[in-house]
Amino acid sequence: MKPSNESDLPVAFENKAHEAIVSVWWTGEQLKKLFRKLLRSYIRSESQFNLLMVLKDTGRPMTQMELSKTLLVDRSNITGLIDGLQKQDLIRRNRVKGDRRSYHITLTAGGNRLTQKMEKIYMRKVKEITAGFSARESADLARLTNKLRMGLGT
Amino acid sequence: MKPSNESDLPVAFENKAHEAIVSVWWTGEQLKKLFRKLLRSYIRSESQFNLLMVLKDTGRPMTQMELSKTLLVDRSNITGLIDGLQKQDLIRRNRVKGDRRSYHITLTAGGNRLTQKMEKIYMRKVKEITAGFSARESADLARLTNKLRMGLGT
DNA sequence: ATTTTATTGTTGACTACTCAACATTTATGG
DNA sequence: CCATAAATGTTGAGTAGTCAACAATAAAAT
Repeated sequence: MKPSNESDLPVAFENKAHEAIVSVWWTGEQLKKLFRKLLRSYIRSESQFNLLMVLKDTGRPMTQMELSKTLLVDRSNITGLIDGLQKQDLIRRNRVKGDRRSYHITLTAGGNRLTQKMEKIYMRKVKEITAGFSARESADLARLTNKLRMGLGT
Repeated sequence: MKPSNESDLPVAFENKAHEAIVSVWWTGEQLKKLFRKLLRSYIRSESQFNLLMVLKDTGRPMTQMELSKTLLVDRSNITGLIDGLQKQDLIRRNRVKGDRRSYHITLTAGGNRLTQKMEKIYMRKVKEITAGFSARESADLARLTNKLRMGLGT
């Protein structure tokens, strides 16, 4: 009855390609957990953090539809995320000139401040967990996961 | 306003290690979506599928605590998952001789049948999406994601 | 043996996410 | 111009997941 370890995969594999798939998925889950915990005292969820980061990196107002397409989540989900962030005064909804269906979402000053603070903490952790990776390994990992993702569309 | 593509990452990167991290996380999300859709007509969620697979691969009754540790989710979550699977008659809860706190969870005959059927469909898809991967690439991807996961515990 | 601590499972309050249905508004085709 | 189609955001029901608090039970400490 060996105790499960966070690093172990939940089952054994006969096939390397299958192991790779499960390992990617599993690692993604672990990353999500790690960053949720890391930022928990600043923000309610990793998803809220992601949305703020996208808004900051994009550097211009985005509609909910754009956020939905960028983050690859259903637009109904964005509604709730935005509602929550608005209640915390981190973003603002502004009507779009010329399209009364849409809103332009922008960071508030406070939202911008918080996002920058969290980004520092986040980047520190990224450096920490990739400290053991050579440039070659990082490039390989990025390349292989990108390739895998490309093949998912079919 | 280029339309987002499922393969694109949501932001640009200055740093390969960072790109690798985001790419792993993002690919995990896409995998989850893909398999949810693939199995949707058979089962309510990828999580229910995972639980059934773990039960099948383990090949003996497991307590909810064991499932929680194997799947790395909170035990409170297992309660709900098991409740749902039980309502569908896919698993059974049996009291454990000698420990009145626990249940032994086992697949029903129907649960076993369904799991095997889903596994076939799942494995076909795994083969399909890794068709473009050489043995070397699969091994590298498995190795690098395993390595990344190892470094997450700190 | 009794007290204290740990384990197991459950519940309730939050959060994310999907999907289908809907209203409003904009774009398109006759 | 008008009728139909598409786009945008919202709502409600269903799913997963976390966390904290709780009850029951088992294990450990004294």
